[in-house]
Amino acid sequence: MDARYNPEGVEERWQQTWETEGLYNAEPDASRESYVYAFPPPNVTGELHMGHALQVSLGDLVMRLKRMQGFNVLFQTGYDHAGISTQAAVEKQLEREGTSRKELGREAFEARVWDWLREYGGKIMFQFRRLGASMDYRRERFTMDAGYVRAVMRFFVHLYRKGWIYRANRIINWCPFHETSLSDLELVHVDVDDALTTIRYPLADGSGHIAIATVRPATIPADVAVAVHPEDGRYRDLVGKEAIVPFTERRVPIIADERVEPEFGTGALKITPGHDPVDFEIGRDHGLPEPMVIGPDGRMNDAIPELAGLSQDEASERVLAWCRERDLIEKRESYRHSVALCERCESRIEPLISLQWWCAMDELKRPAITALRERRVAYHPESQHRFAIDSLENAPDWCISRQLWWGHQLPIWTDADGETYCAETEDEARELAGGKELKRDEDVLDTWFSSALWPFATLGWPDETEDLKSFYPGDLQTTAREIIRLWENRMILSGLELLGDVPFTDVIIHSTVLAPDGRRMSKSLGTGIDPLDVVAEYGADATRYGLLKMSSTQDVRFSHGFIEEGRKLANKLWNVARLILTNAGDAKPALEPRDLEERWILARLDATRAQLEEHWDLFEFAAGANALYHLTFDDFCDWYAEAIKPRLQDPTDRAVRATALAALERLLALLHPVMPHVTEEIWSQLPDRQSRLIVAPWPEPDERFSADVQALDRVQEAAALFRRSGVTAKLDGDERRIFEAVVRPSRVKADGDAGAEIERLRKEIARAEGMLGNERFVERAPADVVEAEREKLARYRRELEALTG
RNA sequence: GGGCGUGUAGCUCAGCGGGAGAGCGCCCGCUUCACACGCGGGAGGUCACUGGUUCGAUCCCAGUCACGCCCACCA
Repeated sequence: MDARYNPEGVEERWQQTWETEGLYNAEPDASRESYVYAFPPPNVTGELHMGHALQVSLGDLVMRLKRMQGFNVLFQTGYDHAGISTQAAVEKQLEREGTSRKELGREAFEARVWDWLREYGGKIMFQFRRLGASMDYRRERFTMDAGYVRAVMRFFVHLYRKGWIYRANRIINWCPFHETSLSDLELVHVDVDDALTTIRYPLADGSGHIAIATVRPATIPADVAVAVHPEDGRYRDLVGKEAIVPFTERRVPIIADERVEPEFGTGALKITPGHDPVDFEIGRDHGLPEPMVIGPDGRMNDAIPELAGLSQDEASERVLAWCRERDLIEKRESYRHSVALCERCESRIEPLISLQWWCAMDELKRPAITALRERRVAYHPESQHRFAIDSLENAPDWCISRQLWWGHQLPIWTDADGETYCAETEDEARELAGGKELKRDEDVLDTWFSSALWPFATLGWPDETEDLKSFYPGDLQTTAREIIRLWENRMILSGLELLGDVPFTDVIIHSTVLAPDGRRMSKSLGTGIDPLDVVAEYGADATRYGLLKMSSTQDVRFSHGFIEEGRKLANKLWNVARLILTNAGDAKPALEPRDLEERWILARLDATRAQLEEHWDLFEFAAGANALYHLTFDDFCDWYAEAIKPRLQDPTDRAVRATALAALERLLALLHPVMPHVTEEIWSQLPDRQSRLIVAPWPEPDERFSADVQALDRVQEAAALFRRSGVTAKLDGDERRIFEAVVRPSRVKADGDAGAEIERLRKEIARAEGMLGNERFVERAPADVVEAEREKLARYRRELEALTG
């Protein structure tokens, strides 16, 4: 028999078995408490990355634990239509085919996206299964399936009727490539080197000029004012006068506004409400006009005939040339600043004024803030909880319309007179309109608008389904830090608004897995590592274990070392199980502990169970994985299995074999949430199986053995002493027998150095005596600390005596 | 500019008020009948720096230096 555990085939077999036997299935059940986790639906365009695999590892751990603990578990799965990302991916494909979405037209384009989804949609579910995610795959949902669309429409109409949805002409982030608006949260910022040009604007009364600095001379023709800080002594006399904008030679007012930073540039700011967010605000407050010179394609529009159709760079050159001829350029210097890019295509964002739909947040977010303050939802760790509250408190109104073709089209219709109607369906809208001919708004909703409904739209809302009654509110959510504002907070507020309760009670913010070199894992940088490659090499169990060990700090570099550790653990477990099973003979698992090492391992198993519950209740996954590693290697294999081995091979000693089987059962149960496949595989070979391990009960606390946790301390001390010094301590009975079985002098070359050990002990004794001789330590340190120090001193003295005879 | 976080063994990371830890790597000894993906032993750390609190600080507090992430309207 191969001495190595090979997860290949074993894992896939169990994944299939669990699913076909319906063990992942969740059904409403009033008699049991439910535990619900709606896994964040990945973008349908993508494949799972390491972050998803980490999320599956810790989420599935919790689900398997809760399932064993008797909860009615629902692990919801599905994927997201991911508006802009999907549209971008399909557009790229069209580009390769030499066509474009505009050439195809909207209907044909949407059909292409659906084709695309059919081709790639199953991949994500395959990856979930391969990681061992115990999701109810029958319940797979898509954020644009028919039922989901109804939920999204209902939510929109609900908000509309509350008066929280409105249309406004405001400055927004515009992606000139996708030709759509974007929320602030869909941008990335990068530092770029630009030229900062200082240009003199002549004063209208001929008394001089005022200099302003700009990185975008192309926007000068859209200037409507020059602003200075009200306290700025240099310009106080100019406020109220007029300046002449270069190139267009229009007269504009010089105004005072506190938002101008006197320290920057010349302290004077040109106001371009059409193309800058700050200027827009200032312009609105001062009642200024809002001309625009840049169009939706990012090129100059025809507002200024001489510049029409030019790129911004070309337009800048024209404007600068005009200024140069008139000696209006004071200086030009290089300047590094941060600019906003579209996170999908990295085009430079154009701030433009545009008519968009907005969702007012003030009323909507209030109950969510209260729920977070009252900890009806808790983010872990605590620092992220505070961040979540801050983010909600500062959440501005939400621009929810996008000028895309892929997504949930807004349920807004307009009649010939421009009157708008909001209803869930076109029929209802027509009824509202008294049968008039209607045209539907072409915009679609921000993809996060539908994501916000995930915890209950997946349960059948807006219908009052049995699922909803049984499984709402849910329990768990997990996410990366940057998603808190986009998604978790919005799920909380939508749940409170529509169902009157929070959708979950705990949100785990997990670490980001970085590439081994510390950079972000990214396909374009070539630093990505595909979780399925890791699974293929090490197995899903080892991968899950390794990722759990990487889940505990903010950012972790991906390290194969942790996965290796997982593979070693699976292998060790497999082999010790082989030892017990091949010697089991006719024994059946039964708790019949007689001897020291048997009571001891049962106590250790129970102590570890308690430790695991403690760690996992606090979502400390790495610590739990660590405890399992040492339980298996140190306690179970190195001590317990070695101690019973001589008797295990004795066919007449049925009790020791029965207890070994029972101890192995418990070990498997504790390991199952982390390593489901190898544990189920071994479990299936135990005699007298009643059920699958996945639905076996989690071990109950067992008082009988708790006193025996330290039972082997003396033997372990004796072993350490022997290995270091070659001296055998005096032991009797069970202790002597275990010592000989485990330490087996024949296996250990007793080349220890008694002299070095004596020296070490003398040093320790001197240290302990020093501490206990310090009156202030004895008086002020906690009693148990002092007592522990006394015990140590006594032990060192005993050991020294044993060595020196 | 604001917020969060990190600096511990060659590497990746635990620990976080009372004797410096794990895995990998390295050195030495073992084919031993569950496992060489193993067993036993070992080398290797002024726990970033400076102050403070404490009987006692890697751990708590303040500051410094480095690094990372998120957010932000200095044109």
